[in-house]
Order: sequence, then C-alpha cells, then structure tokens
Amino acid sequence: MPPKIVVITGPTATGKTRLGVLLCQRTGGEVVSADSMQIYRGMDIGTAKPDAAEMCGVPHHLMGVVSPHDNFSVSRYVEMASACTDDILNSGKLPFVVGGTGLYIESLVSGRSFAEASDSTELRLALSAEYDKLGGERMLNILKEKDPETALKLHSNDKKRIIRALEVISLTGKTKSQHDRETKLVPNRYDALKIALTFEDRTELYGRIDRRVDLMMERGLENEVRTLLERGISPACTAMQAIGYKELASAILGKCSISEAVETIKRESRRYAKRQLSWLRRDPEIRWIFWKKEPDFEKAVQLSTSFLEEYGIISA
RNA sequence: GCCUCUGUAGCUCAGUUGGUAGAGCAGAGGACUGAAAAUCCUCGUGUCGUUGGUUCGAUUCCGACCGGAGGCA
Repeated sequence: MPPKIVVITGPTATGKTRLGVLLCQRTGGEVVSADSMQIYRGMDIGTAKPDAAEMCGVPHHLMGVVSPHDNFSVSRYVEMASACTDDILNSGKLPFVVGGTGLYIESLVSGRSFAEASDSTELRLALSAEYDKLGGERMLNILKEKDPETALKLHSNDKKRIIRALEVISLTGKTKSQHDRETKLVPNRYDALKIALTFEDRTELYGRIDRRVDLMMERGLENEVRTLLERGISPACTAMQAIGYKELASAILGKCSISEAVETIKRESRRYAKRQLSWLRRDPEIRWIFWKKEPDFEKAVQLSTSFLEEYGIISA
C-alpha cells in the first residue's frame, strides 16, 4: 500500500492555510504547499503566503523557493514535492499537502510522469508560429492524422494543448494519448485523504474574495509588483501570470488605472475560484467541508479529525 | 405648477410599422497529463414602471399615476 498523506484543498480564500496549520499542530504534521504561485520568491502579498505568525512554527515547504524568472512547471513540482513528502514521511511525520492548484495535487498524488518537453522552447515557438499561420482548424487536422484520440478531445481554439500534443509526438515519437494511457495504469504514489473547503453559498465566497483583494492592496501589493518589475521580471514570465500581478503590472505600465486593475483582479479571482470548483467537483474522493457564513475552524478541525480516524491515519 | 425626454435581463442599452423580446458586460456549467492563478468550450437569465382604455391580441398605440433626467416659470 502506498503511504498515507492528507490533502487540504478548495477554492481561493476559503481558509486552507489556517486549517492546514491547525491540523499539523494536532498531528505533528508538516505542510507541503501545492500552489503554483506561492512557489515563487518575492510574491507574498498577492499569493496570500502565510507569514511566520500564521505558520505558528509549523514547517512549510515549497513556498518561495523558485525565482520568478524561472519557468516552473508541474513536472518540476512533482519532483520537488514528492521528494519533500517522502522526507517528511521518512522522519515519521505526516505530510499535509495544502493548496488550490488541482493539477499539482493530482499529479503529486498519482506520481505522474510527464512526457518530455522542449526546454529550448524553439520547437514550441515554431509550432506556435505555424498555428498562427495555418489557423486552429488546420493544425487540429494535422494532429488528427498523427494522434486522432487527442485531437478528438481538443477544440481548434485550444492552441496550447494542440501545440503540446504535437510537441510530444516530435520529441518522443510517441503519441500523447498513448503516454496518457500508460501513465494512468501506474498505481498512485500516495494514498491521500482529500479534504476540500468551500462556502455553502457562492456569494459568501465572492464577498470574501473581494475583501481579501482590498486587504492585499492595503498591505502594499502595488509595491510588491513594482519591485518585481524593477528587478526585471518580464510580463511574459509564468510568475507574472498570477492574478493580481499581471493586472497591476499593466496598470503600472499605464494601460489602465489602479482602481480598474483592482476591479479586474476581483473578477478574475472569482472566476478562478469557479474554475477551481469545477476541477475539484469531479473528484468523488473529496470530503467537503462547507462553511455557512464564516469559517468555523473548531468544527472543521473536529470533522477533519474524524476523517483522519476513518482513514486510519490517526487512531481514535 | 407647466413642458420635454425617460423607465425593457444583475448593469449599460437595442428592439418590436401591435402577435409576450436581444446584444455587450456581469453570471452559471464544463474540460484540463511539462505555462494550470494558465488555456479552452457551452449556456441562459425578463410580470418589457404601475394601472385603465382601444384591439381578437398591447411591452409596442392612447390616458392617468408613480420614479428618474432636463427645460420654463
């Protein structure tokens, strides 16, 4: 049997960090972050990274460990996170994977290995240029001849995925559908108890998101973004795709006002939360904790503890 | 007080020469295997201000009333 771990997830602004800390304190656990943006250094306010006080002495891993200049990816995350998770297990402690990046969590738990990618990005640039020249329909047809199974699942507008599917073929000689099928057969690396947090009423969640964005602005998000730009972070970097950062960057560059940017950040965060929910909802293994108006951590800890007992992670 | 304009989706508005309506934005649902806070797909939302009248039929025409904007006294 694979080792047991705990996953705490849910859409943004639902209290994952807090619950993670509380449960770690009670079980002697350590947090492994599963957040595609908290992984970057110097992006603290906008990613709601917990500070020392919020961490309450509980060790947190994979936060602020990558330069925003780097092109990070899921595959590197799985390498780092599984090494980290194994270390925690080896020291006899319980790993709590905490975060809202569904793909990262799924990939870590399954121990997925990814098909090779072009580090040089030359191939990608070439494919991208070809896509722009020929158009989505024709590119999808080209893919259909080589990998009909993947082509069937993609829409002609889904440039990113069409390019990736073609990239996999030319780099590995294998089709992406074949690779996917093979990786699905590999048993999970971890046996994860998955707990997700959200609000019963969506408007409560949205109100909370709006308030949190205002709070981030009060805490100096604009300066944080300015500092990143001064350090020469290109808006093309993956890190700069983070909600809050890309909008403020374009406001700082004079493309819109700061208050317009703030409104956009709120809206994009709401949409992000919605996408997170639709990712999580399809996983039948998730145990949901629904907040009424306000998070009730006492109750959540109680519930989570009973889940941990049921799952045989701790004894009653 | 009088005159003019105006009231249609959560918001901004279009429209019906009388047959109960449509865009954008907001919103909802979904997909997701090396960018995932990314990327992509699908979808509506209505007492057409209220109330009488004309009409087979009114959101559309007429009257009154109520709310909003402007003008004249």
